[in-house]
Amino acid sequence: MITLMPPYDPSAFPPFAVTVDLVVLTVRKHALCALVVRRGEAPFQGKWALPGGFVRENEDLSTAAARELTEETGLCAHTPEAPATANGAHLEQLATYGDPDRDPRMRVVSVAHLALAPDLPAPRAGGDARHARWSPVEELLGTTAGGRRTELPAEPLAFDHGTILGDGVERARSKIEYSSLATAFCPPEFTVGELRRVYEAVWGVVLDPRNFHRKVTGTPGFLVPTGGTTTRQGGRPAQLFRAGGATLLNPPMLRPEV
Amino acid sequence: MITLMPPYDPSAFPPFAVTVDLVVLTVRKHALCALVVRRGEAPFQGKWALPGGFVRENEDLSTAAARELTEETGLCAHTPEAPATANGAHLEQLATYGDPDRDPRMRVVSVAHLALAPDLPAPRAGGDARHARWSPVEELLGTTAGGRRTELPAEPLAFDHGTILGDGVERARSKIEYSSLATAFCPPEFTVGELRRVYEAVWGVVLDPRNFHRKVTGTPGFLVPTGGTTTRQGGRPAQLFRAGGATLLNPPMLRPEV
DNA sequence: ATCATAGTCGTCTGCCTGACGATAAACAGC
DNA sequence: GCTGTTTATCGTCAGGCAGACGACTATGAT
Repeated sequence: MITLMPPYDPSAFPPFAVTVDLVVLTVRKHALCALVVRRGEAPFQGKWALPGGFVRENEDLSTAAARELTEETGLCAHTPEAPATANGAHLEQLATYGDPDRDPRMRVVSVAHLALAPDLPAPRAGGDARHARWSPVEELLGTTAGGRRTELPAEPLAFDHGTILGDGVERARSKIEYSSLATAFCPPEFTVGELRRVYEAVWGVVLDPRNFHRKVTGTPGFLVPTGGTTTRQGGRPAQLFRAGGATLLNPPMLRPEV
Repeated sequence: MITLMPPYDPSAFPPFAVTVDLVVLTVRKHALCALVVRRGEAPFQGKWALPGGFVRENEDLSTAAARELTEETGLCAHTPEAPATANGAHLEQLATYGDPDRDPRMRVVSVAHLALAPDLPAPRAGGDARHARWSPVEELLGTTAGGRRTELPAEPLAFDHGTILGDGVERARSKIEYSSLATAFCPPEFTVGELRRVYEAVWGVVLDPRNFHRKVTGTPGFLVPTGGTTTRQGGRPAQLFRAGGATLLNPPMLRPEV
């Protein structure tokens, strides 16, 4: 049976613009960094902001986020549906921000997404390095590496993007505890030491290499050895691993207190 | 300095309707139940759906969710900002669903919220019990109590609300592991046994009363004794507790395997 | 050759958990 | 009043895991 179905009365609800904003995180030089772009127009002209853009007609939210990610970084998104590709990043929905006053121009609801990527050569936003860069999240948020607030950030992000970035960083910090997501910050093949440095950078702590090694190699499905070794970190050659199939770590990695 | 700021060009982006949908969960008769309402109009006329509605002009997303919650249940929302009130429920944002085809009438983006409430007298949606009711989530989702899929649900929910409900239930199941959120299912004063039955209902498992008692009373800040006792469950009188200030449980409650 | 750097394997101790025995305090029925 | 049933609460014990840390290995730099 086909039911006659009138479209919504446009006067029955206020119109919204819907955007996706991206919190793209990576680990560079032992620090957790986020991708920010320089705004070219008002409001907040000249300020740094999170990359993002409008959701298109006939485009899903995750599709829009993946498109923006590719446009800004050249990365392909790893979604739970799509298998891992070469130059890929983890992408998941973070939260939605819809304060009526968050954009002074009109009512904009932004569906923020979180992307975790391995260290990349250099950001490209139209190829202009002045318009996009990786910044340590401590600088952007005005926090210590552990996440505790110190002072206000020197250069606050545009709009409510500081809040969004903070939520994304907090999600990443907690999620690597109980999932294998930290491998998303690593290249396809990596060593236990490189993975440990990811945890140390994201959490802002120092971990015992011996206990860490025991933990990650002893968790079934977390890491699979590739057979190769590398000395790119100096010192004794280390075994190379790939991320195993396991996504949930049970029992979880424990973040040291204080 | 005041910068001239043109409004967005309305032709630059497609118009969206933004709604909030609610996954309201409670524990009744040893089963995890969700609030569903009967749809009065096409599409999906006569089907059960999650409560929800349009976000109003000048209304924040969390405000809209709290308003819908009060309209449907009479509950007040406990947000991290607002302190606990008498007839309150926990409310948090769940996720946002924006598939272009999720509503056949037009492009609708729905910001789903999750509410956890103690057992209530009876739902009221305009006072008509035929239009709102509590249904066990196993029936709505076609799963066993543990969460494993069995068969398709007898009466699938409208739109993508089955997906949203499943995500909300999964969020609740995992969140009571590492937070004190299970107390949101309990009245202001409750016993250890009542709290244990919440965990058993949400997880669909049977827990050892002695180990559970040791765990929850031994976690600092989880429970504070009120001094009173009750025998409303029968048997030996049990101590009454209130939820303590702690929100994160460290170490977490462990959900039994299999 | 020596040192510095990183990786890997073991040991020990303390804490937490799961399994489960035992006791306590109410109520129902005889 | 006595007995059985129900629920709450306290204890005990063994196994597993994490933190602290010693010891050894394999590379490159000086």
